[in-house]
Amino acid sequence: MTIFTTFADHIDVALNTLIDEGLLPSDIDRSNVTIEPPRDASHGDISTNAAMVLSKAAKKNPREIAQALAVQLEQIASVTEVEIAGPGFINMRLDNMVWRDEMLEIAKRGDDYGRAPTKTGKTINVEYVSTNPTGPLHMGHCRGAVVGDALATILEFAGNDVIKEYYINDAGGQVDTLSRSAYLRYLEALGRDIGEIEDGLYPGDYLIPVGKRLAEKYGDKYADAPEGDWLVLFREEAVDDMMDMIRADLSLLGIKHDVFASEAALHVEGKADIAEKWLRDNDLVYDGVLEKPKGKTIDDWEPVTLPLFRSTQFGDDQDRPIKKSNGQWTYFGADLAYHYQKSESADALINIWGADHAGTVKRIKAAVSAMTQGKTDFDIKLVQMVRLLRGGEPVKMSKRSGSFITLKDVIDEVGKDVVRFTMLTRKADAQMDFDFAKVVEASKDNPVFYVQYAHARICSTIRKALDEDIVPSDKKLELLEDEEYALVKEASNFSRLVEAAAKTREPHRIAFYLNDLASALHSHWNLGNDRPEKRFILAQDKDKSAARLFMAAQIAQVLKNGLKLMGVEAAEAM
RNA sequence: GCGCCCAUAGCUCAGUCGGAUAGAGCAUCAGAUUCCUAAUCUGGGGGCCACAGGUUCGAAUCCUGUUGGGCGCACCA
Repeated sequence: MTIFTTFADHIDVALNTLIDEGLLPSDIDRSNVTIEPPRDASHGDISTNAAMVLSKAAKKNPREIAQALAVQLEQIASVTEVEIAGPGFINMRLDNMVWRDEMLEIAKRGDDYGRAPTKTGKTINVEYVSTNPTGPLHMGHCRGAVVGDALATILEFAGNDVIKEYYINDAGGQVDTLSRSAYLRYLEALGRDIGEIEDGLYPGDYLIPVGKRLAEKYGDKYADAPEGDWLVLFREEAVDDMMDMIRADLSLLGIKHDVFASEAALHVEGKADIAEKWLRDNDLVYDGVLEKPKGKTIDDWEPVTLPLFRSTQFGDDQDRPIKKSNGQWTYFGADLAYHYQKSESADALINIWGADHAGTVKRIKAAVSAMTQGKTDFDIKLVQMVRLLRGGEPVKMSKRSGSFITLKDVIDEVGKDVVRFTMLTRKADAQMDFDFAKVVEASKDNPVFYVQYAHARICSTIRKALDEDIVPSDKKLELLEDEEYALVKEASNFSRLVEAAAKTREPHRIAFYLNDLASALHSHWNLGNDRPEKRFILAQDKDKSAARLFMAAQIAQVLKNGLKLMGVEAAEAM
């Protein structure tokens, strides 16, 4: 129960009274009524637009409704003042008792403060990262990984059961390439001269240990064997090694998936065939000829009959093949089966995709909607590219030489917390720059340190106070003053923010909120420069000091809980 | 040519289900350290919310069109 939900109830009761009195029709739609803190704190503590939203249906002047509502709201014990403003806003000021109770609530619930009080009963599957198992994670994968992970954490905190899933594309042509690349390193480990690595194979050094391991395990058994003897075996071996490497990279970011789903396993289990049959039975797949691609000229293009999904029915610009002419499944075909599988164990699916996959969103949404008869809530969050800079200059990455910037390199250089926080300081669908030079700087340019510093500042103050025999205490909270209540009010917004971030699926909101809360703390702190009586530690008034420190401890708790949602450490000292 | 995303201060970006005088950081200018961590704070200047219509009590926010930018458009993944 947050302050805002409490007041939603109060307003419901007040509206019921107005209906009884005949001032409002009984069937009014309350869905647009909001209860929120006014943007400008001078307007009060809590505000509702009820009168304005309901005026049309009631055929009454909004101020008239506001007047009647105000009379009801004035009777609530915790409300000290009701004011009608502007076109019909109702602003209320609350007794400080409300904020003292909120502090006690924070203290009581601790790490769970802000967590939804009741479960939604929904299971949400968040699929993220899902990079091809052909090499280490590089920076291009990083943002989606962080956004997906933070989103999963937030959704869980907001009362949902969450499955964190990784889809392993271990069935397409790219893993055959991996197998051949690993084979080459295997020959190399056996002492053969492999010369230059040919174009089209993966040249990266990370396959050298894979080759060594294969050489140790199998000796020269496959050294002169035809490809058919080793391709599948080496593919499985190499994919396993790659996934171990990817899991290790992810753990550097603090990311741990619950489920690793294999595309190859889907095919073995015949899931794609089942999906195809279902789609054919429902006339969503038919045998047809692809149109010639537009906007691009392809030399060896020729018409072929393929099983096509009727994605044009759902707004796509052409029907899409689910199988290739060689009989293998296309990525899209397998994806249909995969999403159907996911929908069987979740009420909602969220995919975190790179923006370069934007073109395929429509068709997969259409397909999932058809296959689940619209019962599964399916959302795809597109994450825009990150441009790597160093001192304003783009960092060069060459795929050809295999010398891309790996995630591990970046974390080694700037640390997990900086990477995670920075990736969450922008809406996912906005492009962003990531500048090494700025991001390592422990300063105002960097919101991570700003927020962590606020937390550390409180921790160190409490440590210092304990040295002086002042112990944070809730015994005399009534000694707190306006500036301190203002901080508590800001902290009380945390649950609303969590709700909003979960609902809109926008983790960046937490980052901005924490920045605001940290700013309020720093600002309050500096009051003590000019006005020593505003400091937290007051040797001459231990009761007041104890109350202030208790308040500060609750601010720290909220900062900590917010940082945890982002996967960032709440430092106790800096 | 088509689809998706975006357009807010000099720069990078927030902006709650449509709500009150559109905010923050950087940059810039002027200040604050005998003081619980200055990794901080206070104040000033800086806006046609791309443009034009529409919806309504009210639009940066919703709808339509225009302009500008990014991404994508193979049976690849």
